[in-house]
Amino acid sequence: MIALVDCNNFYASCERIFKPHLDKKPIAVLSNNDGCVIARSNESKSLGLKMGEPIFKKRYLVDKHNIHLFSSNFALYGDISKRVFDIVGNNVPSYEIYSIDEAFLDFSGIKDPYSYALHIREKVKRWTGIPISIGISYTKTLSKVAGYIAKKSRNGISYLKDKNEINEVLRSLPLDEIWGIGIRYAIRMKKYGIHTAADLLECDETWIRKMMNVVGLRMVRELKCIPHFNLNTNRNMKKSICTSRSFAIEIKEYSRMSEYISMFSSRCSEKLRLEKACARSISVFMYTNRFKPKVKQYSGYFSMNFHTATSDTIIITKLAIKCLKKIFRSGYSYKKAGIILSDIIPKNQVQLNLFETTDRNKTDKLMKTIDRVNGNMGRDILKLSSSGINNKWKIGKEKLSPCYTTRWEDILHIRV
DNA sequence: TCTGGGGTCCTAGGACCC
DNA sequence: TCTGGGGTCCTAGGACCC
Repeated sequence: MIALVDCNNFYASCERIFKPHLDKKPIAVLSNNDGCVIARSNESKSLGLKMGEPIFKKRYLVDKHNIHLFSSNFALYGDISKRVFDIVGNNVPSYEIYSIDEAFLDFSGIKDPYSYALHIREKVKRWTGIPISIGISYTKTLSKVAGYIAKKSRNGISYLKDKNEINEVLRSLPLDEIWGIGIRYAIRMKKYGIHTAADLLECDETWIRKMMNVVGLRMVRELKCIPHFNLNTNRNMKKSICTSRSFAIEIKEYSRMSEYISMFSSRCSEKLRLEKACARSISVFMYTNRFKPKVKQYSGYFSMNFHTATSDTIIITKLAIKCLKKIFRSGYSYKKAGIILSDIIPKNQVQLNLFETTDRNKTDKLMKTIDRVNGNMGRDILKLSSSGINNKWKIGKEKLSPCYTTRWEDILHIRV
């Protein structure tokens, strides 16, 4: 048996922990630049606020119902997530953290899965304030189905064990609620008269494979209780690491863009070092605002390889700037840019180059020092001058909540 | 006026090899 | 008049997830 733990309205719930007076009030969390809705409380959902919707289109709704808006505070959400899964993990033999708000638990050998899930749910709520729902069934895909049912249930738990019960659930499960069926597949399938999960199970497997390739086929078989996706309990090394941003104010000049690319490189290299890994290849991309079809559009993308896999900010930044020079065209207004590090390997498996001229031990120490100083004293206390001297990230976060759990100055004060 | 960020996997097709 | 068979590697693009 596999259990799926899913934090309800996660980002919204995180904000609510520290603002209990917003209980039962509609709230929503916005993406960077306070652009799109990326999380909603149940109250906001029932008011018709959609996921991913640009908030400026819904101003009237926000004003009319006094929806409380928050800028995204990932330091807070990341920390709360860790606390939730520490608790959850302590209650099962093994588990896989699937995303910031979801984990699959190994529930094999648990005598009464339903009561046990209830117990975990109450503990998490009491210790962190985060409401979770838990779906339990035979495969990962079915546990996602159970999770969907759990969210609608009274006590947040669903245990799908009986085959007849599963079939009944699948008969009323809309296609696009299935894990692995997105908007494209759903539209394509509906053309063939397939509207529910049960419809899908009646299709010929060769046909399924042709339509949705092998991943889709595995998913369908999982719905038939045949496991194909194992619990992945050891955290794999990332295969690519990306740092990208949309700009609140579009960028025209090369000099500004190169400062941003340099900043992205620093941030991305830090993430890479945190993974204890090195990258062999880097890509830089940038594009104009696709929502303004009347202005000249352009998008550029360019990749290069390092002589030797590296996590050195200086080397990475230099190559990023080289890539940038290949794709930058003046005369355009750029809305978004970013860098991707890929071909990632563990640091201790780097194949050294016979003609290496840099002293890796020395630069290693330098990077460690930079990371330690910035870790203790604040981001970008030490940085490359190529990322600009007076630059603040031009990212709108007007409604940012404090980092209650990760920054000393932001800890709540209580007067007794 | 205003539209996010960060990932994964698979496949077809081109280029190449003998 | 007639033009094989078997393989690898890489990349772009398409799908998905949260």
